[in-house]
Amino acid sequence: MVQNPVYELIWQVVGSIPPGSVATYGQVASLAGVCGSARLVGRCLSQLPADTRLPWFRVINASGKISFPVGSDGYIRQAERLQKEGVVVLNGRINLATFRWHAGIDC
DNA sequence: CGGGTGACTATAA
DNA sequence: TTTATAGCCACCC
Repeated sequence: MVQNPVYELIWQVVGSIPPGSVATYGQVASLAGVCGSARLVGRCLSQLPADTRLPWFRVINASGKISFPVGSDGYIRQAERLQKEGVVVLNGRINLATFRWHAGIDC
């Protein structure tokens, strides 16, 4: 059950990230209208069910890396899915060319 | 109410 | 480039 209506918005934003592209937590937060609450996005994603259809793997941190310890289960799953989508992941870092995704950012 | 935590971020050294 | 610090916000005890 979700008490915070912002979660719905966050899910919507995450779901609107085009295949082959990625966005940062802060970016998603801004698009969801909660600029500055990147942690909220991370928390939101952490609550997603394992069988969710949401492309949570297209969300990474501002450093352009996967926000999981290298070698962890989550890291492996995310890196694998990203590469499957055509995103280049090298040493945990995402190719800057992948950040081409832009959307109306209201902050 | 206070303190700790985390799939964050910006800034400084 | 990498760490260290401080700010951030919702949630849990």
